[in-house]
Amino acid sequence: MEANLAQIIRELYDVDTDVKLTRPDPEFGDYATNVALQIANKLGRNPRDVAEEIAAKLREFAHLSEVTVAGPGFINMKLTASVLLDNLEEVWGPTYGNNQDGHGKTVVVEYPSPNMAKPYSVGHLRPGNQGWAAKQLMEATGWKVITDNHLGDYGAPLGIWIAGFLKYSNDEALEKDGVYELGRVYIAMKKALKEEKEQDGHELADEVQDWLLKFEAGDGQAQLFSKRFNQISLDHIHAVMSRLNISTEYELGEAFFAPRGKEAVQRLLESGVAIQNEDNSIIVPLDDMGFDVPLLVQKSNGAALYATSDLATILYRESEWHPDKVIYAVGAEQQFYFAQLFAMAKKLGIGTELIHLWFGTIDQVNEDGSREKMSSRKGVILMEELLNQAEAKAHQVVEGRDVSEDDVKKIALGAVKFSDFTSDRRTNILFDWDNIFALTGFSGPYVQYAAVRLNKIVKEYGQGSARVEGYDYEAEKAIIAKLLDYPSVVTLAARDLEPHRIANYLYELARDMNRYYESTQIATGEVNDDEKAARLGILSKVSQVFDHGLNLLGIQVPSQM
RNA sequence: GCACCCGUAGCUCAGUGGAUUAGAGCAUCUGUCUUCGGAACAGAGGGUCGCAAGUUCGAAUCUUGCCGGGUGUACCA
Repeated sequence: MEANLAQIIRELYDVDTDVKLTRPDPEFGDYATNVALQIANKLGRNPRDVAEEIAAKLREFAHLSEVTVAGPGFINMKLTASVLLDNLEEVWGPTYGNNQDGHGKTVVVEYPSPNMAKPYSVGHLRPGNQGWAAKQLMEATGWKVITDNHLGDYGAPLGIWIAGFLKYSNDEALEKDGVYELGRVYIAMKKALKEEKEQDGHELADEVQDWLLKFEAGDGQAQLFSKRFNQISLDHIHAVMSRLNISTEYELGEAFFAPRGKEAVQRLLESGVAIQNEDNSIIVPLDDMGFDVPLLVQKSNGAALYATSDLATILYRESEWHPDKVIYAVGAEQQFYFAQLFAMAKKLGIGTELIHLWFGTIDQVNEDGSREKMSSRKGVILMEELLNQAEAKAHQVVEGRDVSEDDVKKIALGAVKFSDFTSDRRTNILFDWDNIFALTGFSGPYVQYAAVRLNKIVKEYGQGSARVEGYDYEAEKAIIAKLLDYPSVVTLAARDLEPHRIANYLYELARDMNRYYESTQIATGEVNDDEKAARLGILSKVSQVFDHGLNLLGIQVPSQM
């Protein structure tokens, strides 16, 4: 249609325009365009007249049932529902929604990369949700995707754990509370270290440092502690990721890349990108890239930093995987750091597109009503606690119905995940129990419920027919039009890594479905065979899109709810 | 100080490659009265889109300035 319009304009006025169709309010039409307004100025003509001329030409197209000009010069077009369905049938298939934009290209997606020192908290909800959605969107658009969980399993936390454990804890407590005990020890020790520093002491800090040195020297006891603590933490992370229904192909953490950091720094020095200060620290000056602060890649005591292993990570991925793109699902707080990191990579001649898939903070409301980022200081909510509560809520709602434990988990997870996708990833979200567990309105369970209802009907009465001759599909028009929109929604969501577009779309589709369902009998009552076959056919398509879209968000459709 | 993000209904948020009457959910009020599943549907009230100027035939959307908030700003992870 867009091409046709462009052609008409070329013939009428001899100008090339990029025509865009929009979806106006249904009372105006099914599609609309404001090209007349855009070109009228150029032509020095009245936009309304131009619109009328274009509309006259458009009326020659048989499949447009109505073409009108409105307002200052909008062209509104109406199509019959069966023409819309023909259009849909042309592009329909078992993988409807997917495309091959990324064919032949490889992308590395890094998520959720939790810090291993503390238990998995809601602070890691977004890296998992957004990272997973990014992975799904890239796959849906034809990319080869490699996923990597960049674990924070190296460095100071180990020293803090060991020293803290000996000071504040014991085997019994660790046995009993596992990662939660480790988290307590870590936080207590961090606090003690901070207090010590404020009083210019260094006894505890030395202890931590000693343990790190012992570990690096291969000391048996330190190795044993490391192995034990890491295992507890890793088991916990895997358990939570499994509950969240997310996973990664690789798990190459800090510990894996740390030894390669030295080489990376060497390369920086040799290429002249980095310089060594008199105090032995090594920095990458970035003033030529617009940064007033250089990136520190080696401390004055010779120790490595994040930037060091992150650079080693980039180099490793380049040589092993040759990606065209790397996506880091990490919070907005690290925007400045990633900008520096990417600038350094660029100076080193790395041409791969590096993307920081950032997202806003998770906030809490203070007593005075102001909002602030959730922090361990003010008390974070643990992920397992969140999931437990979500499941309890779901249980409560399905009480008395025959719903499996598996389905309850899907509903709980649907609510939690979908709430993250209701707003743009860049928006700081307010952590609110009512919101995150929402089961009605613009929520995951609302969409899941619509899908479940429809699936049951299809299961009971059949899949219907793709196209029933003689049926006008007018009752299904809004749904057909909505289905036609889906591929472009996926394309945009993937292009900008904006999964909330998918959530918005699914909600609207579910709402259209519920309205339709309310007003139209599908398979019972006074419905003839043609109507039944036609309607069930549409339902099957909607069902497929619900599955596809929710799957992009990492949400499953329960069999019962 | 500087950088990035944000400011839209009582609350939480969409809408920002300019465009026909700014939309949802929650909350409030009213109706459907439960038929293929009501976690639903229909409706009402509620907004000078932070403020001011500019660009434009047209600005929540683009530009500039200001006000307010959040996050970050090399030896932390």
